[in-house]
Amino acid sequence: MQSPLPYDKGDKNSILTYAKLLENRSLRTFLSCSKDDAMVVKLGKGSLGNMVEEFYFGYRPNSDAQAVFADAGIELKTSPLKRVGKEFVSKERLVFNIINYMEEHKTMFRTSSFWKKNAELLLLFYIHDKEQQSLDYEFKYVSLWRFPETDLKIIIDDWNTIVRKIKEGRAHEISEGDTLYLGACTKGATKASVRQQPFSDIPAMQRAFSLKSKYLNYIIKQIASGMHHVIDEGEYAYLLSESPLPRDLYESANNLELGHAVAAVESLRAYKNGQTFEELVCERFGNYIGWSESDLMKHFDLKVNLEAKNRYNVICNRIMGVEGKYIEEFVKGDIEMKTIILEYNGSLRESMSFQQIKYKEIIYEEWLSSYCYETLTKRFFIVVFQRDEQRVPRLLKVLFWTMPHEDLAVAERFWENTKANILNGDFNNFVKLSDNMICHVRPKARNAQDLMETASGTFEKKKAYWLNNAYIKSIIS
DNA sequence: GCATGATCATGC
DNA sequence: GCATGATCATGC
Repeated sequence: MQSPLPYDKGDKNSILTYAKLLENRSLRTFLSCSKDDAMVVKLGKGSLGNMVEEFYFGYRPNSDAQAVFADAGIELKTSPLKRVGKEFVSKERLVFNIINYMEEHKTMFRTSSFWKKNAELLLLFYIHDKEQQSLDYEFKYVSLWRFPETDLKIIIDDWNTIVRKIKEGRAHEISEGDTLYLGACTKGATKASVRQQPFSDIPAMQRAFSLKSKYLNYIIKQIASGMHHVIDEGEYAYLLSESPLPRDLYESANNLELGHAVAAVESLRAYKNGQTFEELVCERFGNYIGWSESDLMKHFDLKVNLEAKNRYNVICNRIMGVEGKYIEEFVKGDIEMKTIILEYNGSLRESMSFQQIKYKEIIYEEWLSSYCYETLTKRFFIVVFQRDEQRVPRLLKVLFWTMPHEDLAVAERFWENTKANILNGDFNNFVKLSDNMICHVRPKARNAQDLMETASGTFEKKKAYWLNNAYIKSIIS
């Protein structure tokens, strides 16, 4: 015999009102048990999401294809925050349902497993603290969330990108870097978690739909500011319907209300029918092929020090029509923008550097959650300049790029080797450029006296991951 | 103060 | 000429 729920599970407002009571509290506040209760101690180690469903909302956690509050069309999601300075940012990506490669390709976006379940979310952001049991985590933000139309446009493109790979029999080659906001993240304890795919015999790594951490930061900011745009119920309804779109998404930008970045609205207005965000970006840059840095600066009336290392970022932002510091979609999609300069003869002098290797951290990392993997599986936006006869760099081309599956396997071997060396205390025999392993390890510091502590307490020169110039050359040609 | 994106310098 | 080591300007 179940006691009646303290809310109406078919009524969105009732659910939200009840959920809001969690704000600034922990789940334990609502449980009548002591901290040392054996059962609670055990539970405290479990998934907070499951406990919220079971103990707070009175649901048995399940793995149905339906949303948690199916009658109200709301999916419940809990997600951790971490403190960075004064503000809170997302600790990790938000993971949705596992992608059933055998089924997902049979539908269109609006009837997909992802959209049916996750069109409207009830988000519970809590403050993660590894010192505490999860029952004691404080909920910081509780809010309903619908995707703004500008973002939805990109999410639909993302979903199509993922499904296209399934249809091409390349589910095993899917990478988080393929997409901007909606990712297909690995799901499973190890690389051995694989599934069948419909158009190839190659087992594909199990993956789930997910929102990238950087996109969550945007959601968090919107919610925290109290400004977040909730799309009108009627507007959203057509997206939920199973019939074909009654009107073109791309024309709806004029209906947007406050709470949206102006830049995003402007970009959406600029979409031509059927164009993806990336095609739009490439088209915008296409207008400036052959221009030199100074041409571009003059044209946009930019006063940037030619020595400034961020000058390319400033220029690229202006080409995208963004006055501010960043391109919103690049931030939300966690796109890694890199500039390279080819010599007059087309050769590429420099390799591309990444973060310094954190000697104390890498030894505890696993490949799939390592910095190296996270970075190399990003979507890259590469801006290519080439020097002319006078050695003046001129914009040659731009491209979006994701590291191919087979190259990622090489990078993994490189990383394992690097990790093993550091574990062994050997800091002098890393993979070199001449080893031709796509990546190499090389110094990156203020000077040779700039050292970093290792796990064993010694100090070593700071070194970083680098992508080989020859490899980059092959990417862009 | 220091990581980052990027480029310079040297020695084989 | 290229691989490797070293370092710079900037922003957070």
